[in-house]
Parts: sequence; C-alpha cells; structure tokens
Amino acid sequence: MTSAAKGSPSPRLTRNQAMVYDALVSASGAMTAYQLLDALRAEGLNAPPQIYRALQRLTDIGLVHRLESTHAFVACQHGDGTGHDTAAFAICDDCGDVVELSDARLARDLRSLADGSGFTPHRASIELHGTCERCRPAND
Amino acid sequence: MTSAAKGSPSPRLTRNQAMVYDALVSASGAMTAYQLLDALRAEGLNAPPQIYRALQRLTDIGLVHRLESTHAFVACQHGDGTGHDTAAFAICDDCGDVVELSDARLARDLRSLADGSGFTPHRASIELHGTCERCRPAND
DNA sequence: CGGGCGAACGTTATGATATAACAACAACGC
DNA sequence: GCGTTGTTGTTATATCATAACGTTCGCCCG
Repeated sequence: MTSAAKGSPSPRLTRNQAMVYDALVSASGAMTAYQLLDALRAEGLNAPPQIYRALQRLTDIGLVHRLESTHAFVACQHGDGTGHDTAAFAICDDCGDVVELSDARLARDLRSLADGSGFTPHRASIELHGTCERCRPAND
Repeated sequence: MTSAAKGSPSPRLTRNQAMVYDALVSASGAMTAYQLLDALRAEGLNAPPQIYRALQRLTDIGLVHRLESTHAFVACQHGDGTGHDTAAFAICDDCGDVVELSDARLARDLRSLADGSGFTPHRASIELHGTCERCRPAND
C-alpha cells in the first residue's frame, strides 16, 4: 500500500512524508514519533526532526491525527475529506487500538457550547479513553 | 465517575498538595508542572516529582484537570461536584485563558457515539482551541 | 541553460515534559 | 515499641519535541 494521494487537496508527499505515512497506515494503530523513528531507521531516517517534520506536514494536510493524550500519531481513518477539526478518538487503554469517530451532532453541540461562552473554536481535540469491544470482559 | 466524596469536598490535602493547588487557583489559569515548580521553589519544592505527585493526587480527586494538548494543569472551575469525566475546555490560543465547560448533552452524545462502536469510555479529554471573547477581533 | 528561491533535508545539540528508584520519616493501629 | 502505610526529598534518567544551521532539491523564469 502506497502513499497515493487521496481526494481533493492532497499535494504529493515527499519521500520522508510517504515513509512516515506508510508506516502509520501499516501499523493500523497509533505510534509515537520515536517508534516511527525506530521503525524507519532501516530506511534512512536517523533523527527526530525528520520524523516530526513529516508528521507536522501530514497533520497539516489532514492525513494524520495527533493524539494529545498519548503523544502518539495515527493515520486518518476517514476518506480524507471533512470533519477533521472535530474528529473524536476512542482509545483502548487495554490494547492501544484507536478508532476515529465523527459525528455531526457532537460537532454541533461543541460549537454551541463554545458559542455560549463567547468562544470561537478553531480546532478540537476529543479523546475517549476506555475499553474497546474486543477487550471488554465477556460479562454483560 | 463522581467518586469524590460528597460529604467532604476536600479530602484533606497534604502540605505539598495544598501548595500546588493554591498556586493553580491563584494563577486563575493553566500552569505547566515546571511553571509550578518555579513558582514554588521559594516555598521549598525543589524537584519535579514533588510537583507531579501532588498533581497526580489533585487530578485523582478532581480538584485539578490536566490539559493534554498544552501539557498544563488547571484548577477545576466547577463547584467540585460531578461532570469531571466529560468536562470540556475552551483554551484561548491568544491569551492562554482556559474556561471549563460542562454539558450533559455533550456527555450523552459522546457516550452514544462510543456505544455505537462498542467502546466503553472511562474518561474523556475534550479540548477546544480557538479565540476567547476578549481576544476576538472586534469586527465580525 | 542556469540563476534564483523557497521547501525539504540531514545533522547536532538542546530544551521541555515526566517518571523510576530509594532512603528517610511521620502517622496510626495494635 | 513495632510494623504498616503513605508522603517526602533527592538523584538520576527516560521520553517527547524543537532550535539552529548549512546543504540539497524542485521548479519557475529570465
């Protein structure tokens, strides 16, 4: 699986950016910057700035999201389009799996909640920690 | 959820915990651990673990919230009661001011969104970045 | 062609955030 | 007293992230 551009506004990725993005997609989960660095040393990336610069660009264009609460990064699970600014993440504290959730109602509620305080939101970080379906104890 | 004792709002803080909490309340805003350390050196706190331990306890009992996206800590702005597990924060990127928002509808939306994915949430981190009322350009 | 220029690169060094580990001590029940 | 438990103070170190600098790349335009 390669770093093919997706939808509308995806400029071509540079080599480093493609390597980082591919690593995140292959991981099918979140990775920290230093995990990416370790994974990509074999391919010639040697120092943190190379990773962080690629991640900066990838998050800027919406291909990658940053998980603030775990200091990790995850490839966008949507078709790249909209909703990035209010994406929510369900992070399993047991297995580390991350699922990206998007919901118009949630976005609307957040916006109205902010408006009620005179606040103009620019971006949101919404991260749920808990237990995913597969890790939940079998009892109901 | 809401496990803080109702009868005793403050479970007797130790000296260090009280110093850290007082510093956060006086700041009327967010502070990083190292800002707290600098502020409290004069009172005898010398090393990061002393700060982090106090913060750990204060967040455990709900008197302090951690802002994941800014690596900072803020005193709870509620009357201490419930809603801590789904509190949202509006963080002004201009002046740094932080307002704690709480909304039952938001909490419900998040829960139902998670349930739809078979996810069982334990805690949420909801942080809005943007511009507060006072910092917003006057037109618009 | 080739000069200019902005973006990306590689590298070194350092800054910022957070925790491990351990010895000393206080508070408390018995 | 004496153990148990939790907090403290301290040193050292782990983890996360960026500053700064010169070099190279891609590409437009003269």
